[in-house]
Amino acid sequence: MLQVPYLRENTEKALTGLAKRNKDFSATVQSIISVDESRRKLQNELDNLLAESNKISKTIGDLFKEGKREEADGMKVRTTEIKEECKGIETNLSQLEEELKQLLYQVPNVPHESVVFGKGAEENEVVYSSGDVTSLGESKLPHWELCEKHKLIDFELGVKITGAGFPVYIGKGARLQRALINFFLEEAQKAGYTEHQVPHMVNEASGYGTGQLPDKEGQMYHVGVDDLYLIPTAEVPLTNLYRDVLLKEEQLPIKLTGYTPCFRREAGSYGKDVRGLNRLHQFDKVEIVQLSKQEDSYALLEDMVNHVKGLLNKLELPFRILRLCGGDMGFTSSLTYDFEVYSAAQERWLEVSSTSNFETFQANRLKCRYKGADGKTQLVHTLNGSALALPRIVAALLENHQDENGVRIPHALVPYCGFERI
RNA sequence: GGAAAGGUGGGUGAGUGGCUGAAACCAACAGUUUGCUAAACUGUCGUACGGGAAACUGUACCGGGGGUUCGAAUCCCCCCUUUUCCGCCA
Repeated sequence: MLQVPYLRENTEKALTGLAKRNKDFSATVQSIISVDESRRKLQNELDNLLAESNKISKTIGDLFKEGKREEADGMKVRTTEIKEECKGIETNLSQLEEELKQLLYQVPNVPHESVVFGKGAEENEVVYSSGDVTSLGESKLPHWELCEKHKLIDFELGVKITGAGFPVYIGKGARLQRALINFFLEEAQKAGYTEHQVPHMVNEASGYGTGQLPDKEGQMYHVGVDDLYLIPTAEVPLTNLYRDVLLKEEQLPIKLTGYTPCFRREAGSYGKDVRGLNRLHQFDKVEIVQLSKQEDSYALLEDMVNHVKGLLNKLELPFRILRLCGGDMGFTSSLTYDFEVYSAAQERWLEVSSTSNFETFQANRLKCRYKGADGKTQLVHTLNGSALALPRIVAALLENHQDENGVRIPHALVPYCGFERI
């Protein structure tokens, strides 16, 4: 969430930025500022009362030691009074704090200055594109037909044992998954990211730490008996590794990577968006995460973008990069680049990576800070990106590299697969 | 799942109701001394929120949350967690 002092001191700037999201936040921001002001006033009152009470208590202690019992008892009257007063103030104060928190949860991150105003996905800017998107011949098949033809993925078996959106990968289909995961992890490691194997379930505090809660409550699978959430992305456990941590400047940037399955309820999805591998409840992804000094984060975002570009080039896939407009950006993000690969048989673009800088928005909730050379403590910037999500990569790989004889595996992937063709 | 013992600052660890935001030691940082290194000595050395131009100052925090008390790291209750023992088990 945003920091109140920032909103107080840069109100205009924040509102101008937020307006790019095609929604008016001025009323909420104004409430935040005024609630916070009341909060501070009340806090001050409380502090003064407690200070008085502390002083009296000390005196009472001294009097007891000197044996002046009656005098001490006399002073208890005032502390009792103060206690009553404090109780009232504390109640009001916690109400205000709760109110403030709820208001802050409603305000998304302020978009970066390079982000344009926009109502939705159609206004995203294409900032880069690569590869040949000329369509294939008439015999081209969509990936769900290729999967069936070559017995790579059985969607119906998944329905039987679990439900829609939980495919079963078989034979070369399963090996291709494993190959891609290993390929992505190896590439990440070469780029300086430290591999982590993290839990696939997280507690509530972690959900709040990265902002999935309370914003996307309904999108996560929740295990009621133990009050745990299945992770929707490795971003959650990886970033929360550094919750409540005070770092030294020289530790930054911290570069993490990890493979995990991702679980998403995807409530409200429908139609051709969910066909085949396009949208699943469980899918595999390798994620990259960075924690950085504030002044370095945008350069590091570029590094991450270049890393993902490299992966797609090695997989020989046509792709483009979009800079998301205000209206299409995620709640917690300040700048997001989406990567889309071209699906030759479906003749549409499929999102395979989303790479973002969250600036201090997550770090504020996470309480992840570092001590600079000047001794000042400040929040880190957090960044993350998919590198990469598997299902649509598999879809694009199958569709784009199909020919009369089957499907060709890109050279970079062959050592990981152990086969050249499907 | 049952039982017992723990959880204190970057680390080790003292502290059973007021003199404790917390001893001591280690680490770290700054300085003095010194051919260099080392050693010795001196000083600094938690976080958050608030007030103040600043020096400085108020409050809160000893796993988390409640409670008792004029006053809680210290007493009571609940929860989390660690270790050990038992049970179960890949």
